[in-house]
Amino acid sequence: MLDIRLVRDDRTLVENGLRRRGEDPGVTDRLVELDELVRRSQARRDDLRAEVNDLSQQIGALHRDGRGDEAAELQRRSRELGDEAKAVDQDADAAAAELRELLLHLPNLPADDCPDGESEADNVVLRVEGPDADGYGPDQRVPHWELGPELGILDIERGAKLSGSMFVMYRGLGATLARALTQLALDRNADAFEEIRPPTLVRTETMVSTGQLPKFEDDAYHIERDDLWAIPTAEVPLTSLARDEILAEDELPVRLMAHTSCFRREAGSAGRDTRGLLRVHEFDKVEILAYATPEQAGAVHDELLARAESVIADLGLGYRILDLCAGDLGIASARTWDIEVYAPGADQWLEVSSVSWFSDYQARRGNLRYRPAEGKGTRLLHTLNGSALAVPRVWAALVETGRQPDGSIAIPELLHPYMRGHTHIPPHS
RNA sequence: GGAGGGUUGCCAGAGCGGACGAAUGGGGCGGCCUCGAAAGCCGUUGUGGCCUUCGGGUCACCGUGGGUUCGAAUCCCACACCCUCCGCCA
Repeated sequence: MLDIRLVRDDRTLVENGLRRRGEDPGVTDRLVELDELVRRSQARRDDLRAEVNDLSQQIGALHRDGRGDEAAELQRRSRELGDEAKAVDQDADAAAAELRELLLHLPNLPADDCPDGESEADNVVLRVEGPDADGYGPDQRVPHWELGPELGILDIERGAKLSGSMFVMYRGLGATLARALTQLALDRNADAFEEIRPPTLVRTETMVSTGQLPKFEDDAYHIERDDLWAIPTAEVPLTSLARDEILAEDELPVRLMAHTSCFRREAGSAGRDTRGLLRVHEFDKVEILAYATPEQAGAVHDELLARAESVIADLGLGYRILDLCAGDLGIASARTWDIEVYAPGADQWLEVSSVSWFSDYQARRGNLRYRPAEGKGTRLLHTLNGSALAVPRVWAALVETGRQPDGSIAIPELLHPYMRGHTHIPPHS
């Protein structure tokens, strides 16, 4: 959420930011108007309440002096003022609610160094690592949705039978590989990140803090009977850990990681790049996340990217790093770097990690603060996060990339300890 | 799912209609004392909004949301969460 005071004090800055994102900067008119209305009504209400408080104290004093019968006139005036205050308060509440609703739908402002651009096509490729798209042999050109079922490691049909399309089932060494990937990601970040195993079903407020609600309600699974939401990413519970809390500066940055299932309805995306594991409703992911001071945020952002990137590199996959343009940023993000792996069989670049800096946008929504070591008061935290490893797409790229001339799949060495000694997935017999 | 008890400041805990933003104790911070420390003594110690001539003023917050009242931490209603017991259960 943007700071309404920023809109008030530096409207041009806000409008320029919104324009860069392709949002209508015209909303600031209404924001400023509502802000003034809210403050005017609240000031009036507070004045009235001050008078009521004063009169009530006078009445109290009269009662103590045993002159309670002289209080009638004061009570009448106080009641009048109280009624008026109540009416004014309703106006203030209505305006404040509308203001908040508008602010909740408004995205974060892009960072100054976030590249300009309108859409995905304008994202900047920072670098490409490993073989490029032409550097793969014919054995590696079989898409995972073909070789997975063939090798008995991916059961798309059974997944659909159980839960519908875009739900998949891994089996045998395919399931082991999925588990190995999450273990690997957790273990290699355990040097600095506290491992969390959070709930995957959360309250509405929890989804609001990170930005999934209210704007993207259709993208999430909602359990109506209990009014709980299935998390689309561990970012949701991990960010909300510190909701309404005040951390000490000397404990920052706080680094957390979690392996969870992630649930996404993917409304509207049916039929489009949804084959196999390209896009699924439920998947496993290890998320790394940090709370930082504004001063620390830049270095932490670099660190998260380095960590997310190094797993992919060490797995021997070809990948590239994108700097998302302002128009392609997620609602809460000020700057995002994407890691995309190349899947030679599917012949596609697949987004496997989005490493984002949210400035104080999420912190303001969820009231995440810290107490500076120097000076007084509190400041909003900065939040950052990225996928350390998202299973399905990495799994797909690995299987396609690792395919050998005999049809077996070579498992990268660093996964061997997690694969009960298997170095290959045997070929179809 | 059923019955009962609870939720107050950093912590413990009092307050149950008016002088309560909140006793008291502990903790923290500053000071006195000391070579230094302990003990003791003194002072101080929440968050947020709005206004400000930057001195301050004012409002709100005692789980959350409503209500009663001139006035609510205190009374009423609903909900959430926690604890205990019963039931059920990995």
